[in-house]
Amino acid sequence: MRLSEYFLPVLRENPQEAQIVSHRLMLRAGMVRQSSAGIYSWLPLGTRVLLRIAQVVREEMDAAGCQEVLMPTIQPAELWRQSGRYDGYGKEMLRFRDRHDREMLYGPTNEEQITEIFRDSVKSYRDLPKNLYHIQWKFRDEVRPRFGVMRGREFLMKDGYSFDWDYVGAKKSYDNMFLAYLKTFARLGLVAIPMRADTGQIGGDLSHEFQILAETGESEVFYDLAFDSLRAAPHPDMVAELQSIYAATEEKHDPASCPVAPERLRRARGIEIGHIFYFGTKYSAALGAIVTGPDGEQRPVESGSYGIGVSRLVGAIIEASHDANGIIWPDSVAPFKVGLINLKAGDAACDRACGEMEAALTRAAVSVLHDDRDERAGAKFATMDLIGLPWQVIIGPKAAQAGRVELKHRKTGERQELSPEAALQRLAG
RNA sequence: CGGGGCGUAGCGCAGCCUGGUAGCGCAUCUGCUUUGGGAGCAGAGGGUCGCCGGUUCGAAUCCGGCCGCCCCGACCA
Repeated sequence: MRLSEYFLPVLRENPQEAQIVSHRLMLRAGMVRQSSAGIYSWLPLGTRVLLRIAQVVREEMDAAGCQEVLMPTIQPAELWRQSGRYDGYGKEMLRFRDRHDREMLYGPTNEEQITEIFRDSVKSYRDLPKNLYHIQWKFRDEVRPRFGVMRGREFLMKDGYSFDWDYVGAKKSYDNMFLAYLKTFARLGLVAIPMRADTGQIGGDLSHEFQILAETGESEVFYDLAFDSLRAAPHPDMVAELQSIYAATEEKHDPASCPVAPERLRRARGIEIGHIFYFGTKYSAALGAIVTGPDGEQRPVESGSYGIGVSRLVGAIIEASHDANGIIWPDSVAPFKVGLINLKAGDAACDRACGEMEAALTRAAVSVLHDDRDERAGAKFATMDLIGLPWQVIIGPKAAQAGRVELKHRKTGERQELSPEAALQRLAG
């Protein structure tokens, strides 16, 4: 992709509406534009990141045995009356009527919807377990949206739902998701701490929030310092171990009964990027999702729900990975892997070397954004650092003449000069 | 929802106190020069001063109402 043709409206200065670093950088890097409070349009660069994050989530869900579906954003109020949540949810739920005067709502979550689908088609324990998820836009009419896409009203969320015959199966599903979440966040380059959490509107009695630590985090969190050395690759054995180490959000943390010695207790701020719940038969009983067991007994299925804030992750990753010059994308979600900088557009040798490099990278299936604009070097460096692509290939007139290119790593700032072939080999790996 | 702040060109801001018909930087367009970390000079275009009403000969400026956005808190995932 050539930057001269790409829609990338970067801002040199911080818009005053944006206060925290991820919000500023997303606006400056031309990733999003605000439509109204807590509602955003995603521009090409932002969309690429959003979709890449969604793809990582999707791959890990599929690997964990879940199946993707796609449920509507708009739901009938009637469904929520059946679960008893229609009145309980309050003003956070966006409600309206269609032309037939039927009460509708823009879904803030989908427990009712998935349970209805499930109950209409599954009648036997033999069809269990099942775990269905979708990645869909949600709307919660927050009193006070803030922090850019991290606390928007409209947001993209992966929400999954498990169905089991009994508690033993449900807990197994829960732990399976627990592990899948550890893997997902690790792939996104994040260290997420699972914490005991409140079950809120969803209800239920077993719940973990996955939090990443950041000064701009919304909630205060407390945890055993054992989590500070948490770096090992996720493994099934870690589930029980991590669930046994103390970590809790402020609602769940009680200094009086906290089992962790004061000198081991860490206190920080966290951004919630995932939340899993076991809630048993809360919705299956209310909505009549009943299956018949091996002994002929009929019981409501045991369920849990599992959310990951996909659009929130875009901001959260930036909070966790940036410097004074801009964003530093982890490879797994970077909108392009390589930023190719032509330092002197119009110079025959430069143009040719850059054209060949772009073509070679594309052939090798390495995504590349080629800055072919007639701009000064400084502006190009600044833009490339701002948008945070992991690698920069820099080609100036002298290097082009000599058949050399410069390779710069955005994260470390390390540069080296090498042949185009050698650079290609490094980037294609 | 309580408290606070802000709305003036695409972005960042000044002007408002003390009314006289709008200005600066960046960005944009043209030309020349420049060319490895957001260039220089010269010129040009671009604004219902958030909206409605009031006061006044005259309102960006004073008064009233409304709307929007941001921050702190409460709330929430």
